[in-house]
Amino acid sequence: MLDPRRLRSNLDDVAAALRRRGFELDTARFSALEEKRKALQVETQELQNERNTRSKAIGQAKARGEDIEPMRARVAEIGARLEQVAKALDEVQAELDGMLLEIPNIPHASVPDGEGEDDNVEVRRWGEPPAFEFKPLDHVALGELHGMDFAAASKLAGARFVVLQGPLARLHRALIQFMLDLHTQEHGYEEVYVPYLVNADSMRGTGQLPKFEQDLFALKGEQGFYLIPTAEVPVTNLARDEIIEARDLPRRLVAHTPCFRSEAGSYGKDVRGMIRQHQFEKVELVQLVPPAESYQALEALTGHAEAVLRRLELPYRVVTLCTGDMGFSAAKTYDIEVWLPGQERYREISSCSNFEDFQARRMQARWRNPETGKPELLHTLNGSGLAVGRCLVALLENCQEADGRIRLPEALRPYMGGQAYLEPRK
RNA sequence: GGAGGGUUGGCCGAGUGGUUGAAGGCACUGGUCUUGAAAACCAGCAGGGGUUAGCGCCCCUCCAGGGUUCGAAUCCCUGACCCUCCGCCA
Repeated sequence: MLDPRRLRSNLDDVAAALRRRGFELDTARFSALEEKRKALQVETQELQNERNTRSKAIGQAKARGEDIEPMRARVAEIGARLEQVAKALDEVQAELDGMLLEIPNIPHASVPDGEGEDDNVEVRRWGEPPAFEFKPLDHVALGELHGMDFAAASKLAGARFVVLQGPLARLHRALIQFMLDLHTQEHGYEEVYVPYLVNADSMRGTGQLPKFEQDLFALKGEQGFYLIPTAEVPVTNLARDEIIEARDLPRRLVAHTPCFRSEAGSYGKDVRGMIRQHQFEKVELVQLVPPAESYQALEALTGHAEAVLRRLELPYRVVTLCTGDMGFSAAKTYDIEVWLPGQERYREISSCSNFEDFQARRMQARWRNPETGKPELLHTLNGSGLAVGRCLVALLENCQEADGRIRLPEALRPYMGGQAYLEPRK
């Protein structure tokens, strides 16, 4: 959520900034609502003031043993009027809040203008796409050799699921352990275990609700649970309604969770293989930092995600998302894209974003600024470190040998019982 | 699933209808004292919002939402969450 005060005082500037990312702010509607709100709020507060003052006087009169009946009648009148005005104010405020919740974040000045994926700007590359002396297979064909079973998954659940068998399932698990160990032991993150079902408040806090409900899986029943689409939701919401002391910052948290996404609106995209699933595993990095440090933290966090690919010896590039391709809540995002020989292109494997105070304002996540002594909004960041399924895909495709074996990078071998290769099952 | 207890400021904790936005303690900040630190003492210290050039003034908030009342942290109803005991259970 953007700062309502900023909207009030700089409406045109905000509208111009939002236009960069293709969002047209209805300034006329906002101004009209805001004007109504102001008038109603002032009137409400004046009436409340009068009621309070007179009620106090009644208390004092009563203590002196005076007759209070006439005074009571006057205050009752005020109360009746107050009720009407307050109701009108509530309605306007609700409409205004609804509008604010659907306005996306303002892109940082360093974010390039653009309309979509094609306008993203490459920042750097690492590693060389492997040169094969044979025709490399894609992960679906390789998966067939190693125990990746889409038919079984479709029987159990449907499309966009996978079953992994034997050593491949172990490799999948090994990747998770490796990533968690790297981030906790070398990058200073604290590992957390969190619920995979969350309430609507949490979804609102990070920005999935109210606008993107169709992307989520919601559970039947009265509890109002949603399946998390990413660990970002439970982990970032740890800070919701909290005031964190400056000495406890920055907070660096890492969690491994399954992620559940309905993928509504992506019909026909990536239907083959395990690139786009309803259920996948992810290791997520989250940082809570003082505002002055957030862009520095974004660079560091992106580096932590990159480190995973370097250790796994997988070639990748980093791109800055353009204004038109960024997510709703982000002020700036780097995508890390890994090379996939099966597709002969780089594909997203991590998305690292600084949300500035956009999420923090929604969830009232604050810190105590020692310079002012006051609670102020934090900046929140997160990034995949990494998406496990896609990492498995990249590993299969990049590390394949002519005979269908998969050469395991050194970093993973301790997690695979010392094996250097994954042998085909058939 | 059954029965009971609870939810107050950053934390702990008093407070059952009227200057209580809330005693006291801890933590924190500033000061006195000290070579320095600690201790002791003094002072300050909730959050959100409106309005104002500013000083300030005002409003809201004691889990949430309703209700009673001139007036609610305090009374009533509903809900959420936490705790204890019983049952069940990985």
